[in-house]
Amino acid sequence: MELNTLSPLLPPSGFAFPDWAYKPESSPGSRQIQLWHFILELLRKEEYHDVIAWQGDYGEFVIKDPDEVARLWGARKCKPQMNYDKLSRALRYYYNKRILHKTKGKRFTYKFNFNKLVLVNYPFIDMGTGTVPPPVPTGGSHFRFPPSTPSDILSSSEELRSPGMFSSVARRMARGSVSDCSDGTSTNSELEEAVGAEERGVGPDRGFRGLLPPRLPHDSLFRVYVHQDPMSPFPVSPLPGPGGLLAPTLSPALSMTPTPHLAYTPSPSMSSPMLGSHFSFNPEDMKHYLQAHTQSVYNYHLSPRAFLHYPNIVIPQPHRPSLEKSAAHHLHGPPLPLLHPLSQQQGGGEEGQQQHPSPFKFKLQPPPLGRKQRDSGSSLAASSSSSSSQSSPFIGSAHLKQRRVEPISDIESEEEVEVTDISEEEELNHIDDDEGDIFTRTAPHGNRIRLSAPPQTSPEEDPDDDEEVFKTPATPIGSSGLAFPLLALKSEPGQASPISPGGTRCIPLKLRFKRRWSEDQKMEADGERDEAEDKKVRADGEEVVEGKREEVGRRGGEMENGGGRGGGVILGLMLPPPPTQRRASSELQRATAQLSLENTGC
DNA sequence: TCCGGAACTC
DNA sequence: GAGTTCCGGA
Repeated sequence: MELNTLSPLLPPSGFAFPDWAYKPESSPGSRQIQLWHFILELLRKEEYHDVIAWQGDYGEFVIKDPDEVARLWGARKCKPQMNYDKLSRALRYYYNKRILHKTKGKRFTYKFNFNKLVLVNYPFIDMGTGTVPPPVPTGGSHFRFPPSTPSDILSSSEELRSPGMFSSVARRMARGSVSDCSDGTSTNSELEEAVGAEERGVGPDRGFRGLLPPRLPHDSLFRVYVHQDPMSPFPVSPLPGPGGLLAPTLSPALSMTPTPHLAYTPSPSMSSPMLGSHFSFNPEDMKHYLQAHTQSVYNYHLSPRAFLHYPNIVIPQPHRPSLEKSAAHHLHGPPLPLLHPLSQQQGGGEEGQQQHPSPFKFKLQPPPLGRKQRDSGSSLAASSSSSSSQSSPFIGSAHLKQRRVEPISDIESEEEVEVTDISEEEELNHIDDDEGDIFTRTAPHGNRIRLSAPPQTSPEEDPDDDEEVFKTPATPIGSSGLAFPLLALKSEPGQASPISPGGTRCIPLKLRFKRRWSEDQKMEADGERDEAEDKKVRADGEEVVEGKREEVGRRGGEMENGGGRGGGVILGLMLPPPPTQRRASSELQRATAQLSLENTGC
């Protein structure tokens, strides 16, 4: 993996893209080159720099000769009637996908949103992870922060050359067929030839162009490499970080969490604090930066995998006593690897044994290490491994019933391990819990019902994104009319095999409840706010946020008063609320379930 | 110049 | 699904 090799073909203001970004055939889901691929192709070719070129901000490019670009595009697609009007329509089509957006006030100037661009085309990188969808409008809802491994924190050029820049899986998935439209005038062959030549010449290890965004020095002393998830096809984030430098946009939290240290906008664009005028690469700034990021990780429930590793810099931890231990563990140098949950599971929960890399190419992640595991071992491993192996979409078992294991984060994992099982007939013989968040009960029909709390989804998450992530049981549980596990739990606590009490540390219920609510509300509010920004109706958005807050607060109040809106009927028994309401209700239910469990456990 | 809806093709 | 084509509107 060579992350910072500069290519002569790259624009001075170059950007780091993985190979696939330039490869016209690497557009899964499409048999033809996609426009954004083509744009990138043009952008990386010097001969087209008078036609289209990078400009200004990170990811921003200007079409200097719209007609020529349109002509090239038309030639590429065998559409001689192509013109800029049509081309721009296609570009506008990317707005909705958030692959691209217009730079306002600048003619023919657009800006890539690589974050979404990656995710749109590689949604599989999110599969099986279910990491808390970051409340970011730029596709962060898909992308997750890969955990680091020792080799992921790279600080030397040697280390940058670890093999497998893009796994064969990724490549296979990334490649489609190339449209054959060569009429001799097409730019197709030319561009692809160049691409192919580079591909052949450098090999699979070179996934990123060693490009640096504007205002980033090539020889930056400090490189913060994105943690790699062994599950991810990307050894490093495919996001166009500067030659593997951490692309701050990768952190949705960061991009949304203003800090006094960093000047950046919460825009869904590629706006980057790294590129901000206030940022430099001196250790002090990096410390601030990372601290801000760390805070953001906390603020947004992001996995500690999102923590940035920065050698030899100790990040002051946000004051959050319950997390300090693990945070320090992750952040203090020399950076200790954050381990993949799989490894954690296989290691039996012993941190000292977590170095084993996962042998699996694709496998749903079992829940991250929870307190219980840390304390008492690997009981969860058995259940999670069995469930995850069965539920892996890549395994394709007939057993698979839309169940996804959703490790949220280590923060969340202390309280939540998301396992949603909507299978009625599936037997779950061994389901242990992590602080009672996964538990089973025996329903009246004898099936074992796995109960779980819904994931923390962000309102910002694309509706189609979370659609499949969490589903309540398809049918009511048993004859008691229990429409929601919580009710079953509440009404039949004796039948449940709820919490394995051993090792469960009790946090004051009220405290947990409060904390959960405040965090949830913050997430929701932030998500709404960004959505509002995205829609460019800031003012209205704020109103919505406020409205939401009020609503949530109101519901929270009702909850705390021990009832729902159904005249004291426990939530879930009532008619299904509208989607947004349902989500909030789910939160309430989860919280309530948790409280119940904790009451039982404590 | 830009936007986005709608119908349409591949 | 990913544009393409057309078009009315800002």
